[in-house]
Amino acid sequence: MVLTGEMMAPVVRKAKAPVRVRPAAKPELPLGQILRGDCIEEMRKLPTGSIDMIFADPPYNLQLGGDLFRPEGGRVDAVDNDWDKFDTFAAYDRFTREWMTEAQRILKPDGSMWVIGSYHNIFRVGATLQDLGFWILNDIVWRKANPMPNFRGTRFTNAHETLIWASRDEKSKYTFNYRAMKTLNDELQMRSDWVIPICGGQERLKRGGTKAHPTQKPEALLYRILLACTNPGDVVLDPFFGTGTTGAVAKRLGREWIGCERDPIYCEVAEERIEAALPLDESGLKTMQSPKSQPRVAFGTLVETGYIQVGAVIMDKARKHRATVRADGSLLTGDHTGSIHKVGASLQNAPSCNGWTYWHIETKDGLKPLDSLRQTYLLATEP
Amino acid sequence: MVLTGEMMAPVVRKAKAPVRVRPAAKPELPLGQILRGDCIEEMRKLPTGSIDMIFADPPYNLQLGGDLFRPEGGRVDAVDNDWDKFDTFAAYDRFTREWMTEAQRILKPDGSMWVIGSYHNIFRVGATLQDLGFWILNDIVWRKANPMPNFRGTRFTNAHETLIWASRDEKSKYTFNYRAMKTLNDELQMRSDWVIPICGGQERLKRGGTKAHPTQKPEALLYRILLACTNPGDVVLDPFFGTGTTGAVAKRLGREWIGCERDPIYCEVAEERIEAALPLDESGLKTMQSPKSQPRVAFGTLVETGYIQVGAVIMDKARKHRATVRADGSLLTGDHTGSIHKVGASLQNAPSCNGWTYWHIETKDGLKPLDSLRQTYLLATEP
DNA sequence: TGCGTACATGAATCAGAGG
DNA sequence: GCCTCTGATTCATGTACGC
Repeated sequence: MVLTGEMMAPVVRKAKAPVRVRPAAKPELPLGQILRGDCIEEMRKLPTGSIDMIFADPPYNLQLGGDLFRPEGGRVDAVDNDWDKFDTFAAYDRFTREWMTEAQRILKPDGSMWVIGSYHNIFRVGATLQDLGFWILNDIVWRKANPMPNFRGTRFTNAHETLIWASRDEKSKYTFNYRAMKTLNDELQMRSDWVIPICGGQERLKRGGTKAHPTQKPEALLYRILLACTNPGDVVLDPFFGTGTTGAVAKRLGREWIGCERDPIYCEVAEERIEAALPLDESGLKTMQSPKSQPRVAFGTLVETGYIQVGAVIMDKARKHRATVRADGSLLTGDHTGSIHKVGASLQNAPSCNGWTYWHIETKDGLKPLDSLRQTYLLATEP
Repeated sequence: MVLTGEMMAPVVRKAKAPVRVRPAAKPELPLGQILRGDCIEEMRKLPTGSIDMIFADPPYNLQLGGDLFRPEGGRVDAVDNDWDKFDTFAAYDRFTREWMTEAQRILKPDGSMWVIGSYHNIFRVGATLQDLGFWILNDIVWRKANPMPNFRGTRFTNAHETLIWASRDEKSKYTFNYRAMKTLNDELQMRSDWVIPICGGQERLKRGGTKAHPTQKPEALLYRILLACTNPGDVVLDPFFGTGTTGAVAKRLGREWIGCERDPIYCEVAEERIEAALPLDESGLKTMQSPKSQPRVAFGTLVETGYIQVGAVIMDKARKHRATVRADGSLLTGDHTGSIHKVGASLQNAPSCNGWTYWHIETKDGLKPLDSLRQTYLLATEP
């Protein structure tokens, strides 16, 4: 907004810095590294409460690598399907519980975790999350813009995968960049169903002419997740790093990353890829902020600094109610006195009221909400 | 890493032929009746292997906190019914296991079951299904065309619910009317994500001026399910009948139905409703067939997918105003930040602006409006 | 009757700082 | 931990009502 002469205030006071300080170096964390080994063992080496966000794309090798999840020495008769199934699910649950327990330990109290899966494993993943005390915040549907058709025509085309977003526990004050998501979605709230193309074309990593990894995730998916749930400088860990999509996007978005990966080929591919990824410069990384994260400005400050005059008359949008501004930033009407919020609520007979948007002031360009005065003040006082 | 359905199903099973002889009368079954009582007890009275399909809409176990108010002051009428309250996840699991065990018993060997839920319960539901030996065929996402927003801006808008379709066991030759689904979807394979509006308007049943049931499902949802997975004359059971959407649609589609419901008011409403239900006429059919979603593309999507770079400079046609693209799809100029539409409007001092046509990007063929980029994106990602 | 505006509402795990 | 206060926050429909 543009300042008019009479709105320009004589005294400019500096507001509290809105940007959170970039965390100091974390020498105890292997930032920007791929930990080559089993993720459970590798996570055990990381300090408790040190990770801001985890993105996990766990394997589900029930048929191909069944031995991975079976108890020691268990050779299962293929005929005994019931036992096989039960045993396999139980083993998968144990595996899930193990890596998630470590993940929960290394997460900061306000950290959150994303897990992606399909109907083969996502229900077990979700139930285990809940059993461990993670608090589910959303399930997100990645709706594939161009899925593989069902060639045999025996089922519905499997056109989506499911992601679960959960905070470390019910009390966590998780990060959610609401305003950035709303902006990203053309000024509509971002929904729980995301339409994103599958990974292909130039983005799809090849090795010897064939795809380097069977389930490489699109960078657009990680982009949205990291933008939504982390801040620049945050530490993101991916226990099933694969070809390093998480690392590449984290680097691009100015987030720190750590990966775990057992397969040396994947590690090699990932390292080359992340090496080539270019970080965005800082101005591009700035995103739209919610007022929540902006420095608070008291109405009284605007009075003190002359942005609004003592004795000024303010009114609601319909000009039905009027109030006079007093020296301490309280309002006076016929029947009520109090803060801009209190008086607004009383007049409307409402449980609460945001006085910043309820009250307006007359200008030569018409009525303007107090909030626009506040924005003017913020713009003038920010570094 | 996730396996595809084919990889998970080593045994190739043929789906049941879509045409089937209408079964003889089933005098032992209480067809067209609502069994008034607890569904577990009522199902125990039904013969083993007698039901073709089950649709279940069990309690979600929402675990809501205090009141939630809308921004304009109204209070959200939440689901606070006793039937949705469970003490612990374990209690919910026991309940789930109990009703599903009976459901599995009364299903025919080639029968299948649908269960609907949200992230609060669906993971437990899915895991229990698998534990009991049900074989998951698809998870289906009901993408709500008009969900309730997230009023507090704390999470992603919860815009979908999940349905699981599972056969009684791995060997079941389940019914899937592939052709009917493809026809319903304009000659494209029916996908696993369905766009259907929530139940409202005339369809929403009222009792004494207010909604008769807090969670009435849209008939369009049941229509698609019954059309896909049953044949005329099949017996459909709904253990959580509520206001009888399943019965009403079954009647319209010439399927037999049985319901279980404890609440006498719901029973009464359902009976009246089904009594009034008529065989589907062509016009009614038409309105329910809109499976395709609008291809709406947000500017942020182009940023995420790399169609436009973060840091790119865009300008109006006259090259008078320039702006830089940031990571969340917002624009940055000297004086303004915001969406392409908002910044465009501010610069022109206009109440609104179509950013897609206002902003241009420099290419080797000269300036091109953002809208042409959007068209390129749509061409590349549309089926 | 028709149009434009105002209002109601839907399965919701919906705040955070300061005293 | 509890209580108080500030103040942030909504999309798509359908219906009702006024002109």
